[in-house]
Amino acid sequence: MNKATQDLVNYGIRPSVQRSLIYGYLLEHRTHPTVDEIYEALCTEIPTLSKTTIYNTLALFAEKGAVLVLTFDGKTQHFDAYTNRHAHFVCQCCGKITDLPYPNVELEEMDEGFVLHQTEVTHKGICPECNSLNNQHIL
Amino acid sequence: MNKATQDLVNYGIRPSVQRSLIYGYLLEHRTHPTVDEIYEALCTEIPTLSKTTIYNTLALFAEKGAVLVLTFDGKTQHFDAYTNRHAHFVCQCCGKITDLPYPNVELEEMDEGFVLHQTEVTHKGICPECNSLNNQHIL
DNA sequence: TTGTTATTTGTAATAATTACAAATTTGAAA
DNA sequence: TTTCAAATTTGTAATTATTACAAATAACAA
Repeated sequence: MNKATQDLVNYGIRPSVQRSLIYGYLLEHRTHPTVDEIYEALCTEIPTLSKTTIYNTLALFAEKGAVLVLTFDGKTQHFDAYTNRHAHFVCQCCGKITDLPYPNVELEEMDEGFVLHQTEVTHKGICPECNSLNNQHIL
Repeated sequence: MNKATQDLVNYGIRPSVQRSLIYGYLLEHRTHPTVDEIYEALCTEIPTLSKTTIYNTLALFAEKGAVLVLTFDGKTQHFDAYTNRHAHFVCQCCGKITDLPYPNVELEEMDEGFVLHQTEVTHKGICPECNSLNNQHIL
């Protein structure tokens, strides 16, 4: 049993061929892929693969806590199989999402009644690649 | 000249009737409205109002820095005319977005090449209303 | 008043996602 | 092994939010 399949079992998810491949793809590609990217990557391996399956599968993963759903651009869902707490850097130029260490956050007092589950930290700016391309352009 | 109109001028935005009303609505409704909510609220006042106008207008506002665009649910854009730095609390039950004070964030060192523009802090959990409803239900 | 530009509007297109039912696969029990 | 029920996958159609685009309207300066 490979790591992807074992992980799914640990999350209480029955591992079908499709589920293991999708989860395995996320484990190997830490670029926060979209449904389309996963589909394009796997449709040769599973020629009958349907996008609906990917949507269903990722919704199940998210429900079971196996993946995080990230929607920074407000259009497309990105998926992250690395569920340890971390921050994200979103490039405002190319849209790429990079994992960064989670900073120390000193919470302000919060109104009674709020039940806090998690605090997400998202950095926005220009990534090194876009930055260097941009500098070359200026020179 | 009312506050909404004055603000727009300060942001370098030419204040049309539609623009002033849309911005005024955002100033008065600090609930992070969506395009649909703005449309429903203003279409009696401006019977010819078009959603396209609202989209155009809000895109212009965002470009000029007059509003923030928030897309926590990955589906619908929410707009915030309060542009001072603050954190958000998103209720995982009802979806409501609440403004909260910005916490102190001690940034980790970041790779050379990253240009950081801003760091967004988003709390997720259950809001006081949903929390109390839920408790009543349990009792 | 006229002509030019900016703004608004309505319609049609696009993109991502979801609903749903049929088809297929799986796994347990006989 | 066969059978049956449940789970899973699939394809199509519908939905939702958003954008593209061109025509209509409004604003504004000469």
